[in-house]
Amino acid sequence: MTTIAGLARAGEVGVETVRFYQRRGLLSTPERSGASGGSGGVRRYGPDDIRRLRFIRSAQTAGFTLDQIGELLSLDATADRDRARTLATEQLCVLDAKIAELQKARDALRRLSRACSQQDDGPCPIIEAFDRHGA
Amino acid sequence: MTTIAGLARAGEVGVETVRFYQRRGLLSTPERSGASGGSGGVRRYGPDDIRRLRFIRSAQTAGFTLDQIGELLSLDATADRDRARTLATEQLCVLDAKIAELQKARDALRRLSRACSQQDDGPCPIIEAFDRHGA
DNA sequence: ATAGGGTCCGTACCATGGTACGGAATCAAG
DNA sequence: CTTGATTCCGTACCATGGTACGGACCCTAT
Repeated sequence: MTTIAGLARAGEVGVETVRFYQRRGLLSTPERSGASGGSGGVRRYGPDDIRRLRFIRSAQTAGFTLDQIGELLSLDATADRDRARTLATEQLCVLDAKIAELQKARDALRRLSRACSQQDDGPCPIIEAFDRHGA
Repeated sequence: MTTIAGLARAGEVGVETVRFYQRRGLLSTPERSGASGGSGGVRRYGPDDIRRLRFIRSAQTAGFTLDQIGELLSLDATADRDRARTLATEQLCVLDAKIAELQKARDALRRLSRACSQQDDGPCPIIEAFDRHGA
């Protein structure tokens, strides 16, 4: 059981980010641990919260948006397999498309960069190329 | 010589986007074509502007930010080859890093997706995986 | 000359994912 | 029991790349 700072450290994010995720509904805001729990005391977080936060970060590195992660979090691991599969497949397509696009850009840029290194006369091929082509 | 709408069409962007680029200093705002040019008349754009706009779009697909594009636009094709090369090389690294990251995410996601398709019993591997690993 | 569409301009708003601030309350150590 | 660090909370702000709106003005065709 830690406080918000411990949770943040465990998830390698800032305290403000945890609070941001709470506002987005991705993390729960547990009851305050005061006498009556009313409005005194400090919120305490356990292993479940840490796992949840790590889930968020993991899914983020897979390119899911916070909205999508919200849906993933709402899924039940045994009951909603189809939905999870669908989300994963969709995201796979998105990632493939992004990768292809970046690779196209990278290859074009590398060609230009090579051309620029190999001939030092005339105008710069990089600048010229962006001037004319669509790439 | 066209108006802003023609320029926008030629660059396949919206009129508002052209105006946005003007505010950012990426496109020039030519003199109004009125009698005295003071404040009557409409701005006219020529082939140079169209090329410049297309340059912006091209560089964008190569992943340059608008700020970087601003610098690229300020370069002289014959005088600033070194700087252009540097920017291109840096961007190449950025693209490579992004591609590698996305590919890692994609591979992880595809493994999970496969695992999910191949066994229908137990909890969903996708949800489970995000719960535990950092990927 | 008048209606309509396009232009000009400032300003406000959008999504995305955070980051920062200020004041009050609370908690832990000395 | 006081001091200093945290927490809590609302709210404001940041960067990025646009998108939208409203009123005034201009331009062209009828």
